[in-house]
Amino acid sequence: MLRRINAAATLRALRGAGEPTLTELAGAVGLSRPTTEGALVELAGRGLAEEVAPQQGKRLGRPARRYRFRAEAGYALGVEIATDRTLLFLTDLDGQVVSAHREALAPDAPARDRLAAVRAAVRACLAAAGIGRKQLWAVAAGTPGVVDPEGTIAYCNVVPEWQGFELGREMGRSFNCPILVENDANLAAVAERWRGAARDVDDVVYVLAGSHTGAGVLIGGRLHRGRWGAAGEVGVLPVLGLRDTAAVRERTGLNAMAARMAPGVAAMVLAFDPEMVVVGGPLTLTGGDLAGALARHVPPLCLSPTRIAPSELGDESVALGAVRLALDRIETDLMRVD
Amino acid sequence: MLRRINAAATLRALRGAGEPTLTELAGAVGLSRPTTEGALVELAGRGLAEEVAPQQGKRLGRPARRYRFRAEAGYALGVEIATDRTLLFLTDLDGQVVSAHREALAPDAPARDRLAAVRAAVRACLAAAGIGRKQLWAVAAGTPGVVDPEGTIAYCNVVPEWQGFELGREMGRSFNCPILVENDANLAAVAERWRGAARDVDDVVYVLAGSHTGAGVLIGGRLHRGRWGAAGEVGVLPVLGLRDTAAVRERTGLNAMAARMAPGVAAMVLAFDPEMVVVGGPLTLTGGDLAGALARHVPPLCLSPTRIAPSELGDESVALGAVRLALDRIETDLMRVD
DNA sequence: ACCATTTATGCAAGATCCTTTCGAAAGTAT
DNA sequence: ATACTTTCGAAAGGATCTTGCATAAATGGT
Repeated sequence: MLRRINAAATLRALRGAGEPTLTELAGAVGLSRPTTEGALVELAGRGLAEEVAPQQGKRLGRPARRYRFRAEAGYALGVEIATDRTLLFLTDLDGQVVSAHREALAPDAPARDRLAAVRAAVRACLAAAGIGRKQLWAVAAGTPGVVDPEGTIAYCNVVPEWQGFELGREMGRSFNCPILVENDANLAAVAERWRGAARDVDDVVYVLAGSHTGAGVLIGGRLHRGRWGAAGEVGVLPVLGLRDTAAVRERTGLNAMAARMAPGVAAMVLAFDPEMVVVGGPLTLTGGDLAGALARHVPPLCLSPTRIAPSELGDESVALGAVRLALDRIETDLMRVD
Repeated sequence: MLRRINAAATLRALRGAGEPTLTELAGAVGLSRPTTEGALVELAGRGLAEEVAPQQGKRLGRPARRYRFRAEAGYALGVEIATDRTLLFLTDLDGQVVSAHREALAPDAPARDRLAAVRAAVRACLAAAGIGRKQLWAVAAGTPGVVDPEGTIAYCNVVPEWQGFELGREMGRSFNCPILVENDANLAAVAERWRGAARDVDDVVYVLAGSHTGAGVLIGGRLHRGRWGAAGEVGVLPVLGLRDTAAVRERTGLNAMAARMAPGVAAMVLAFDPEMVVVGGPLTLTGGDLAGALARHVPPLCLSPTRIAPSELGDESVALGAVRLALDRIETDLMRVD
């Protein structure tokens, strides 16, 4: 049982370093060399670590054995199921994308047909990379609407067919690994923190500007879902100006829309007091600087100097966030010691 | 180092049980009896555990030695510094109140004078219980206004004298233990979860109805302060009806005030999606069922079936929350194993 | 080409800590 | 008073981590 702790600590250090020497690794973990070696043997047995050829360095002394994390030991799949299309990313354990797939989806098709299209896309994505289902260690899916803890779409106004659909359960039948289902704005927030505009920021609100405007929230670096998975839906209050945002834009233009949205965004900023707000979603993809406009209209309504910045991941943020969610699940499973 | 883990695990089990037998304790921790005994010796050396007389039970066999957690090994002090009065609770490590103290405060006095009055109250509270400063393991203070992470009052509109005061640093000079400073609504939320209306609820919004209305937020059982300590201040937005609540009540009555407040409370419910909302603060102490009125006006504006209930701790919630915060700090310090 | 130097390896001895085991002790029931 | 039950205390045994040291494999100078 102490071995487990050591193995987990060694794994963590191994992932942090590139291709460390055994001695380097032992120093980083804080254990003795023989103990670290024992942990590495165990990790190698689980396929997570591997010895690599010594570097051809000009350094003095006997060449050190080097080890590396086997990122190809398993794969994570992230799926965005948007209104009118699906986007998939397949990555290794280091988050390196090995395959991507994009496919159109009929918004008004029955839920079963939409699911069938997603399943076909998954097959294509796996086949393109030559990865089998058994190599998948976790799958996450993002979708509009309120997702309850069991992965059922509790509420969804943009895709009426979708409401009440047991997405988590249905997708679970295709895979033999953990399946996670999450709201799209939540995943976008996760993605922007991972490799987008909110890198290294722990408290983030992601504003997803679409036909209606929702939000995803990260607190202390962790997703905040709320008791019923409905966190961030201040847009439900008509006075806050987050409803029918797309329609408003067509009539009045971007700046007026931003002014109308400002109270809604400010309400979230005041409620959460995040370090930054990331603005993304369909309405930001068709040109115009919505983040800049909000950066003018929102701060006067707030107390704290919250930064407001545009998304850096565009229409890939939800699928990337799904990948990150799956990877997080894999990592907690790997690091667990009971 | 494994000993530390064992000692921490044993301490946790000892606190959970009442006066357990050595065998019971070993079973609960999952360690062998000799190991558990060794951990207990270490805990006894630190003053945290103690052997007690065997029970006079009619049970068969040799009487078992019993141990108990020494709650009197240290004490926690919680201080509410409200606008016009200060309230202190001194408790042992189990949270049992051993001394309480209440004293009036001049709202318009200079900050230094207010601090001096608090210091005098602390002296009186400690003297009444016969506890020395060295026995204090943590102190927490609650105050209106936005408190920054260093314990400075960043913003406070109800006590203008207070703004900019380095409360944490000033109080630190009186004590030789960790000092925590926190917003009053945040502490009230903590208290209601500890021994009030939100027992065992992990996601709570506490609405503090006063001259203005603020809120404290618990997410996953932990306090959510926000990046600048200003979380929960949606009342800043005029459209949400949380400003000048006390004045509105005088003019229009409780029910109309509740109707006016409803959008503000709903905004927080929609933002956080908490399991329940606890309603407290000065406006709830003078009669009238504000929580009931809000329970009629807020849910129609929301998505989730969030419960709305009145505070059970009345005007003691802030000071009790301060005690709980101090105890939490003590516990994390005790359980830390590096 | 050979030897000193440097650095890492691999094995063995030593130390620590946890668990198992077993006889003795201290009560209750008959 | 004797039998039974349960716990205690100490000693033996096992697992794992650390330390220490001789050996191996490279570089660099003579």
